[in-house]
Amino acid sequence: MTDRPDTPRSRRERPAKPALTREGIVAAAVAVLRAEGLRKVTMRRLAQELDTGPASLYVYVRNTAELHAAVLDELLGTVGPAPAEGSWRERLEQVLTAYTTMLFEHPSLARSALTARPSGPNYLALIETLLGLLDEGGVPPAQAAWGVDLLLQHATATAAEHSADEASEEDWDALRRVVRDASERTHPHIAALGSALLSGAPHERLSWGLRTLIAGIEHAPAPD
Amino acid sequence: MTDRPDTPRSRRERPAKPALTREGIVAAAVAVLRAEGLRKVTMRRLAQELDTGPASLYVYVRNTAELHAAVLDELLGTVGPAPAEGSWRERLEQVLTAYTTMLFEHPSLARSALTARPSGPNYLALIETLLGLLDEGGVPPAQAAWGVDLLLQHATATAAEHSADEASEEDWDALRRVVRDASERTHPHIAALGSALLSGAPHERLSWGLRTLIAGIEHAPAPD
DNA sequence: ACCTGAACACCGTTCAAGT
DNA sequence: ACCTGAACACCGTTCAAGT
Repeated sequence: MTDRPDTPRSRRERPAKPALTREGIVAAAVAVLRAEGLRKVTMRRLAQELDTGPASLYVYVRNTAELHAAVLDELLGTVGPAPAEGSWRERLEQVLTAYTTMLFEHPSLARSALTARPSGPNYLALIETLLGLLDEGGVPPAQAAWGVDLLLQHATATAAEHSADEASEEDWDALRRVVRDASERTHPHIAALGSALLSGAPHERLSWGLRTLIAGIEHAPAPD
Repeated sequence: MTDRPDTPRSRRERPAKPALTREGIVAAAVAVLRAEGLRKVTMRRLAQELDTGPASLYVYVRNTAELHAAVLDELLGTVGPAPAEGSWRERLEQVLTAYTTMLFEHPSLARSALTARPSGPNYLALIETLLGLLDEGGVPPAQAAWGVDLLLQHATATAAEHSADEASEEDWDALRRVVRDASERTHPHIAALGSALLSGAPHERLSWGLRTLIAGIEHAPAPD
């Protein structure tokens, strides 16, 4: 019998090829997201990262969309709970701002969040927090239920819009040009507003949008 | 010298290969969208449709995103102007509902509209209409300018969410399950609301959302 | 049961070369 | 100038076959 010297060569080549698990896959996905963006979070790339073939991942993940949803829930864990200080309105705005700030760093993830409804534990915790704050503000349950969706939709869509795919900067330029050149005769309101239409930094827009939404929810008609 | 008999065979095989123009490309794109959805509106597929190679399209269209934006503006032409009857609020809701209804038929287009700011003539006309209605309702210009974006964002995001990629139906099921099973202890507000959280047909949600947004814009703080 | 090599059916975009 | 063949560098997903 030999003593146990080094582990065999093949097991040392890479830093301990981890067993394939759902958690391992999601962790690798988060790492790739942080390093290179969601565009690179592909089945093939992850397989490469985990030293296997793409087919193997399908044992743990139904498809790419589900993978992206899992990544989102993971990052949702970093958003944290509501702050202790301030009015319910302020705290509501702060939680949603924290959520959006996280998504601003990964706008492509926001885009996928708009379509792939997450259902992970962190998402659930976020909804619970938001409902609690609306309840504290005396918003009737029916309005609160739909209001939460409206608030999250705005936050998510705002982050998604800032998906700075180089190209989209040109879209903005084009829109600015076209607004600037709008004829007073055919587009009087646009001409009158001019650059006010496109003014405001993203976080100002977000903040205004959230406050406007909250005001709306307070004054909202009850759902039919 | 020969007389000119039939056009040569190669020019009759297909029904008059149209000259390559931007309009022709966009028209083909709309046709493919209608027949098979945005997923098939690819450079390669369009090239095939137009009897050329994909590289040729890049003379007229910068990239796939720009192509999709052009398709959107094209479809925006079918939305039509504001109705003549009703209060400004009702007409505003009707215009936005017509916009959303169009996008509901092409949810993937809605998704792309969220990121690729359109700047075509039909989009501009829509903004002008919306600004006109808000002005009619006495909404101050600064609120109206940002409000229009909020309204369009909600309409667009609502359509995008219903991107019924088969898979996303499973997402909804998962979310419903998780909400139903939410513990009263850890998630009291979710447990209390239960299925109310996910109730409502899409058009009810849209309508409530729009009315809530309009109410919010009327009560909104002025932008900072 | 879990895993995978190989294949199928695609993509966007660029570029050198042609007309 | 306009157009394009061919290539580069990728994708997601399935399935038969292996352990």
